[in-house]
Amino acid sequence: MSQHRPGGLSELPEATVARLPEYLRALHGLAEAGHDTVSSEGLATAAGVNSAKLRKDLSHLGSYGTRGVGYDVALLIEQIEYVLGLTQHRAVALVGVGNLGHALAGYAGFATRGFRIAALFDADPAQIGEVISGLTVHHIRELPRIAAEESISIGVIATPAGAAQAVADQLVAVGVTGILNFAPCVLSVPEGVDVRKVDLAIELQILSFHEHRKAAAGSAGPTASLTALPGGMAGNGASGGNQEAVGS
Amino acid sequence: MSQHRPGGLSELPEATVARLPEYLRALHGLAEAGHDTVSSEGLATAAGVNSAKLRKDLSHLGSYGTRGVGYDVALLIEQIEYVLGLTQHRAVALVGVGNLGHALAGYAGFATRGFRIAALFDADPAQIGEVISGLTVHHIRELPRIAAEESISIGVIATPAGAAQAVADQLVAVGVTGILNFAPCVLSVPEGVDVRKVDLAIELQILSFHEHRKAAAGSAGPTASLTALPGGMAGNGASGGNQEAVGS
DNA sequence: CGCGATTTGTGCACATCTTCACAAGCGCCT
DNA sequence: AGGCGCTTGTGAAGATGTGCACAAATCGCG
Repeated sequence: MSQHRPGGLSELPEATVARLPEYLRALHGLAEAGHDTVSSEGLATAAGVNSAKLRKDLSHLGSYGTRGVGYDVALLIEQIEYVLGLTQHRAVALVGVGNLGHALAGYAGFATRGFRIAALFDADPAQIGEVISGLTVHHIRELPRIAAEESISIGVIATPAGAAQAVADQLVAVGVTGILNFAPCVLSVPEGVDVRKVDLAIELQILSFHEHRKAAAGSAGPTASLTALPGGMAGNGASGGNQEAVGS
Repeated sequence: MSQHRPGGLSELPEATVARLPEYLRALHGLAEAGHDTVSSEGLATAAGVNSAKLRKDLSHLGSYGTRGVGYDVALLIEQIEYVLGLTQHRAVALVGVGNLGHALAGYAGFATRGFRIAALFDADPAQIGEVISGLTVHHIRELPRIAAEESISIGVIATPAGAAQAVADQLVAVGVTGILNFAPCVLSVPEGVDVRKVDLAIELQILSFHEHRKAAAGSAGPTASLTALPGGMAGNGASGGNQEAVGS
């Protein structure tokens, strides 16, 4: 009797949205393994989360589980794919075909999840015309024309930091409202445009912090050469990461 | 009078830790631009966050700001680098030199932030011996020997999902306690080992959700072909992303 | 048909994170 | 020296996220 208005996309907690793709991946795995239904416990384990959290997440989308049985795998896949907007396949523009751009262009994981890289762009004349994974690299100048042909809603920026803002501006200008930014810099975009950032070096630095913390907790004498830092630390061995171990 | 025990690495909020690398990048930029000091407002803008949040974050490390003036850029860089454990340069093992592994091996951003890729590994005999960005690809079998020579504390997994768990086990076996996982799967590791996951497809799916949400909020008639979903949506145009526009 | 085993969905308490608003501290100018 | 303007550091309130524990619902079986 809650009448929770499932399908109200605006009221999904951001944290839940961030986990849905993970559930989706786990569900595809279970489907391939021949499971028709799965319990919250089983799916939670496969996705690496707590079962209570999973149930709460699914309940937000007006869930389709059956008490005493579990969730229908195929139905749940449909539901999540609908909510994530994966039922209409999205065209992606990838700008910057350097080291990382090459890898992204060839990354199979995009296609298998409903994303189609519609075009590659770069500003370096030496790269123009090159064919990567079956796609030709166009000059960024051609973005407006190609964006009009294909219906591009998402842009991926894999350029050096110095070029990223200009690229973002051009993407926004042709109507892109979602940007995935691999360049290590802050992008300024108009309201209504979403930017997600992935910085590989940042992830390593976070790991480094935890290494440092663990080392400091273990041996009471910091051998680091830095000066100031008063070294009073609690010998607390908490694990702390953002992802926990999961028993298979 | 708070005697907050700065330097107590264990009591830094995780959310703060995740932002420190971003501050660090912004600070390096400011230092190069010739700034000796910076206000919380200025640094916050450069890092793409709220100034109050930034001040609270910095206060957690027993901050070194001066009221009425701001923060000493060089000192703050030293502080953050110390806390993140970047003062001792860390050796990283990269496993999997496929598409993505190649890109990571050549990514300049690692070296510039104190990380050294100490060795490349793969299981594919065809790849062994290849030289990528000055590093030779070794067979994963040699991991124990090389890990003993270099002092490797962090492992990066860029293999297909099927191989990732086995690689993780081997990394853990040679004493690695921090893992950055690019494979789209959940890793099971013993307590005390930190795993961070980066899944490029997940980021796109989150963007896709926001695209879907924005589209649904705009036009009241969902053209999607999926059946069930009751379509009562609130016409709320909130922006919602995880990163906001920043006026330069 | 009724009962017990099982599993979902959720109210509630707790933890963490964010934001506001302002007192305390600092430097500069007179 | 004293006052003024600026900026930090932080208490408190609000928002968001998490996890427990249990009632409600469903299935299978006797």
